Order: sequence, then structure tokens, then C-alpha cells
Amino acid sequence: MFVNRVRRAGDNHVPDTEKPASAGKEQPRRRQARGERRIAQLLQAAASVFCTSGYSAASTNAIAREAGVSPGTLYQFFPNKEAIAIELGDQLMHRMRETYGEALAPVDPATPLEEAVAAAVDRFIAFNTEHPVFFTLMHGTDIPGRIAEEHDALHSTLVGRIEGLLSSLLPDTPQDVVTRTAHVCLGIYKAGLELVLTHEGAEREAYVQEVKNVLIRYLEPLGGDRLGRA
Amino acid sequence: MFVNRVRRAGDNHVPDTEKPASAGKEQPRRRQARGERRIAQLLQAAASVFCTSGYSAASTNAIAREAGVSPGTLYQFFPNKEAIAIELGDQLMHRMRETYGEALAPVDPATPLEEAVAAAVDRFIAFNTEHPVFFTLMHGTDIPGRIAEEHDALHSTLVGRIEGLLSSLLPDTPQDVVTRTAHVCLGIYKAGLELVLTHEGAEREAYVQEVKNVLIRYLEPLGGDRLGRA
DNA sequence: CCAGAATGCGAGCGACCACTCGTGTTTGTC
DNA sequence: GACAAACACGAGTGGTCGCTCGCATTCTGG
Repeated sequence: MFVNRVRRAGDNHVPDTEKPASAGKEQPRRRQARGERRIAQLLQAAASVFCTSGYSAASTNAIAREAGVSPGTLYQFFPNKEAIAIELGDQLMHRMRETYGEALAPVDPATPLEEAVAAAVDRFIAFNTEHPVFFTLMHGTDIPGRIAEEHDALHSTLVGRIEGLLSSLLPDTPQDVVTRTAHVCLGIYKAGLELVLTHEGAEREAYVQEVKNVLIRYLEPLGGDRLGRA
Repeated sequence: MFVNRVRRAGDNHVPDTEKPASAGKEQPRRRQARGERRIAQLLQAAASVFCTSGYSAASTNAIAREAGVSPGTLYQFFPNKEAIAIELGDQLMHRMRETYGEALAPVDPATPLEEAVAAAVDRFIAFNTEHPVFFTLMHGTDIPGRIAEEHDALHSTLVGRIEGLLSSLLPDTPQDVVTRTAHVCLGIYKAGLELVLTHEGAEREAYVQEVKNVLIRYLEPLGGDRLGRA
């Protein structure tokens, strides 16, 4: 016989205005302000522990301890360990969408290649340095299937955006070449991100510049003279 | 009270001519042909299981089952799970040294950049497609410390080799720039390797070519006209 | 102020897994 | 053939970790 507990962890935002309609299952569970605070605490603690240990090596007890609560309290708000990573991933994905929306959306063919690349790289790297967990969750080989799906979805979205950007810069190019080029660009960025994150200060800045150089030099010869060479 | 078992797993090659000298601890344990065969079997099984599950998710029982032996038999030849990965890593490292010795050693400044890059990339990619475990062991975030050390050692060695190659091509370049460039090159290669391994056939070949393109276009502008432009 | 819900606790349960041990079988040696 | 050593087995052990349960405490609506 199962308990009817928890089951509602991904509910921050939409805090009020419960929907009492629909089929009679999964009844609300009103959340108090204290609970919302606990959830934020737990997610922050989880982020910290995931960063240092990786997902599967991180124990739920360690997360609870880091958050200063008991294991039981953790499971008051999350049905299982995976749900913590899911919620963390969802929140990051949400903020990510805000960021890369600005970073890649404006496919203005007037802007020169160097500026476009520099702006996109800067934004993405800023996001990853602000949220180190993101890198851990997206690059861990031991992550639960659901997060891997989110990663794949993000990856596909990014490739799609880059494809759009590329095909507006290189109009007469076969689709498969555009797709491949987009994948290569994203791969270059990921490799560069790793290098950037393992360095500090001036050295880090130098690597950021190198990533931009690699991308620009890779893309420049493709467009003939259509890519504004400033 | 400890058992005096096993403790000798990394001993293939040097099969005969035991050294009965030295301090009286760790007595030999002569290995029969059957045992050598089992070790090979187990390593192959471990490679297979590591590839599909990753290191920490792979259970020793699963490895034994894959090899068609009992868990006890596995521990007849390896003191623990980590030792299996170590031995596997050592063997791969050995073959790797043979490969990259040929791939990066000849720092002949006469060969044009494109050829040097193409040769190195081809060899390394061939090695990784022949030994998929290598990629798993070197990129897993959940690997034991000892393998991580081996990975770091290999990484440093490779960076050193690339530095040598670069500074012979770009003589009047500050050392820190050379080092950074070498790291970037290796990063590009690794990212490319991942792309290559996730594709098959003609698509794979196309990605191989792209990796070469990225490296060449990245390095070409650095050397002024010293880099032979064919 | 007082039910009832939400929150909080922490010992403990069950499952899994690396690893062991007692015992039986094969192989090499004299 | 006899003895020892290497090999093989697989049920079992200890420890870890995700997760639970009964109960105490705090909040909220009426």
C-alpha cells in the first residue's frame, strides 16, 4: 500500500490558484512559505553537493545535511533523488532559455560574424560560470535518463538555432553541411567551455578569446565575402 | 586477519622469470595458462560492461557474468573493482603510447601543417574507434582516482608534444601562448572525437574532415607564412 | 483557541553491491 | 598416482544508500 505523500515538488511558481478541477487524483497539498524556503535551501544544497560529487555519488543524506535538515524532511518535498535533479535542471533550463533567447535569437545578417560569435560565447560562458551545476548535470555520464533527455533537447534546440543563423549567413549551402557545421560549432564551444572553467582570471579571459578565435576562423572561410569582414 | 590472496593482477607480460629476490613479502603466485586466459576474458568483459554502463554503474558481478565466470573467480585475479579498470587502462595506455609515438613524435618542420594535423587526427581517431573503452575510462566523471591520474598524465604528455610541435613551427612565440594554443588544440580534438564517435560511415568521415579543418584554420593564421601553405 | 494540515525529525528497512570463505575441481610436478 | 598449488564456484557478509514511518512540532483558517 502506497502512501499518498509528497508527489508535488515541481510546483514553485504557480504557488496560488490551485486547480481543484480534473480527475480526482493528486490532491493539492497547499505549501506554506516555510516549505518554499526549504525547497530553495534543498535545491541550493543539492547544487553544491552535485558540483563536488557528481550526481550519483551525491547521497540524499549528504544533501539534507548540507541543507541543515533531516533526510525525512528532504523527502517531504521531493519524491526521490532524481526529482531533485529534475527540478534543478528545470530551473536552470528556464534561466537558460532567457539567456540564449537573447544570445542566439537575433539572426540579423547585418551584424558581422565576429560580433555575433563574441556575443553568443560571452553570454553562454557567463551563464555557466554563474551556475556551475549546469555543467555538472549536462556533462555527467551517470545522470538519470530524464536529465539526459533535457540535455538532448537543449542540444537540439541550440543546434537548430545555430543552423538558422548559419543558413542566413550562407544561403546557398546544402542542409546537411549546415547541420554538420552547427554541430561542430557547438562542439567547439563545449570544449572551450571546459577549458575556460578550469582557469581563473586573466588566463580564463585569454581562453575565452581563443574560443572566439577558433569559431571565427572556422566559419570565416565558409561564407566567401558574405560574412562581413569588418 | 588478512588473506594472502591475489594481489597480483597487473602481471601479464613478464610471465616467466619471477624475481624471488627482494624483501620477503608478496610471494609470487605462479600463474597457469588457464589463468592468463581468464584474465584476458575478464578484461574484455570489463571493457564491454564499462562501455555500456560506465565505470561505477558496472557491477563486478555483471563483469563476471559477461565473462562467464563466478564472482569469486574474478577476485582470484583482481583484488578489487578499481584494479580491473587500472589494468585495462594500463594496457590501453601502452598501446596508446605506441600509437601517439608515431603520431606526434616526428616534429619535422618540413611537413606542411595540413599533413601533420591530418596524420595525427587520423591516428588518434583510429585508436579510439578500435578501443571504445578508452573514451569511457578517460571521460567518465565517476572513475577512480588512479585512472584520473593516468588521464591527467596522458593529457599533460600530449600537451607537451603539441607544444613542441607548435614551438618548432612558431619559433618566436611566448611560451604561455604556445601552452594555451596546445590546450586549445587538444580540446578541439576531444570535442571532435566525441562528434566522430557518435556518427557512422560517410557522416563519420565528414566529421573527421571537419575536425582537421577546424585545427588547420585555427593554426594557419598563427605562423604567418612559415607554415607551409602547400 | 483549537482542529487539522503542513512541516520536521531520525532511527531503521530493504535492496544492492563489492568483496569473502569454505569447499570442490583441475593442473603441474615428482 | 600423489601431493600441492592454482583455479573455480556461489551463497553469504558487511556496508552504503535511497527511502519510509511513526511521532513531535509549527502553522493556518475558522
